[in-house]
Amino acid sequence: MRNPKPRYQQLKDSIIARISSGELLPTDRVPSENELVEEMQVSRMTANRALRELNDEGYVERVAGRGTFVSDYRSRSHLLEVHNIADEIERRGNTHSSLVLRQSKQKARGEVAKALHVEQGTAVFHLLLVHYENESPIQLEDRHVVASFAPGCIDQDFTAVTPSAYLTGVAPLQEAEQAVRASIANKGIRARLEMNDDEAALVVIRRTWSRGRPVTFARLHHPGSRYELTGHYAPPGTLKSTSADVVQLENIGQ
Amino acid sequence: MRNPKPRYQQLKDSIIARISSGELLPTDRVPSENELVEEMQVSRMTANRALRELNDEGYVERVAGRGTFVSDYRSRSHLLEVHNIADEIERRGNTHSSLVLRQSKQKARGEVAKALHVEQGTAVFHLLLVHYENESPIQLEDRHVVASFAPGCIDQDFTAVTPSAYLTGVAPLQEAEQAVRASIANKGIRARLEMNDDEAALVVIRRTWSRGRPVTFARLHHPGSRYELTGHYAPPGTLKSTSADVVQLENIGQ
DNA sequence: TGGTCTAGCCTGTATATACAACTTGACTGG
DNA sequence: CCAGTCAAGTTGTATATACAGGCTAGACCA
Repeated sequence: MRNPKPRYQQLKDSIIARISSGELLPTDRVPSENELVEEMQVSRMTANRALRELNDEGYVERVAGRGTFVSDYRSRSHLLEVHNIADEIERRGNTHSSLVLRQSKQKARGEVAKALHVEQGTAVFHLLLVHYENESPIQLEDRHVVASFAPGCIDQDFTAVTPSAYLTGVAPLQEAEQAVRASIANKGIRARLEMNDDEAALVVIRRTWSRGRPVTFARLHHPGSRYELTGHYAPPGTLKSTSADVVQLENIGQ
Repeated sequence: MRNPKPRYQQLKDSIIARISSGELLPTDRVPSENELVEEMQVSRMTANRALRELNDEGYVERVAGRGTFVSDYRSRSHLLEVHNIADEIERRGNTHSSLVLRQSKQKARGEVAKALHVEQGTAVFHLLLVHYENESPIQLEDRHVVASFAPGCIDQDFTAVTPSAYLTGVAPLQEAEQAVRASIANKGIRARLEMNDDEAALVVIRRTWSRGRPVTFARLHHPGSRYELTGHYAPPGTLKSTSADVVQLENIGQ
């Protein structure tokens, strides 16, 4: 990094910084190419390249004739494929419902505090709910949320809006980390998911960040006989024949 | 598609076509910007945009002063994160070894023929091997390969080069599809993987394409207590603090 | 009031030009 | 023969300019 970064990259960085800091919020208007030309003393082609690449990378969305706008993270398909169990179920043409088992405020302890990078005793919300696909339990969601990110979490009706969708609204998703495991779930979980004793569980453990800090930590149990994660990976530009035997689904989200 | 595609996109398409058809092979030189200017009657900036985007998308690699070259798929990190159990194990600092249980030529039947989109009776290779991480079995690989894609498959020493790595060499990976499931493996698989009777298996079922046709179909069983899939998703440009509790691994490959 | 039209802004693309930095191979002088 | 130099080709960036096409608010007219 001895040489200074190219001009267009500096432009991109400065706009990304404004978005990350919260100065520019989703759906906010980003300075137009001509405004950047004046403000930043660059040619329009340079401003165009910066904004075009930010568009390609999913940070902003551009509309000819209207302008450039900070992406609403709900639809940032390039950056992070947003995943929501309710959307996924509806995409399959089935109906989603959920049952809230717990929705409480707690102090972070042990594993949870460590995962969320907060001090022991910090306020977190604990959510426990079962998601159903056509009356059949498909996911047990055990989630902790840093309270300061989602003050209204305790009053939210999570049968109407899933925690994932709610969180996406209050805390722009920037980064996600997940692990997928197979295990034998304990008796309580098996009962909630109506699993046989000899049925394995597919467990997704997911942590997401917003503004550089962990926001939520979730353990998602699924019945192994009724749930699978599927992904389809194709080079950009390759238009897929949407064949019936391909389910496109990126299991990423909060 | 009423309006003609923009010129730079036509350029990209024509180069992608040359790559997909095999006219241009990995490491081959792609016409330089100035050559494209003459051949295609465009300005250099247009040729530059086409090649630059192909570079961003992972189709080609550009080296200032040397030229533009078709990507070696082994390192196409943008397009498809190439995954190889041996590399993964070595990245963890452990040693990989494998045991070949079967390496035979067969006629495709039933599920296999269907998955590989070939007629019943078409020649396929069947591979069955166990991968070890430090003497501990970590993956049972049960794979079928369309014979016409990999004629030398039967003579290959798969303890030296994993099937995944070998296939990546002979059939440029273009597209991948995978499903992840949790299940209780049968007794034979449990024995090979030294799993307890009450241990779940993480099963990855993967199909990959080259030149528009399915090449290989694999079922990969892993012991649930010793293996997990982990992924980390961050917006491009966000430089990660490589913290110890984050394992970066995209489980994609052939 | 209500519909239409247009001016002005925006993005999208294309071109010509310029200079910098890197790589390679050939040439040249010792 | 070797080492240094240089020229040619390549990518990378930056600018000025031009035109096409989408969108919108406000002017204008019926």
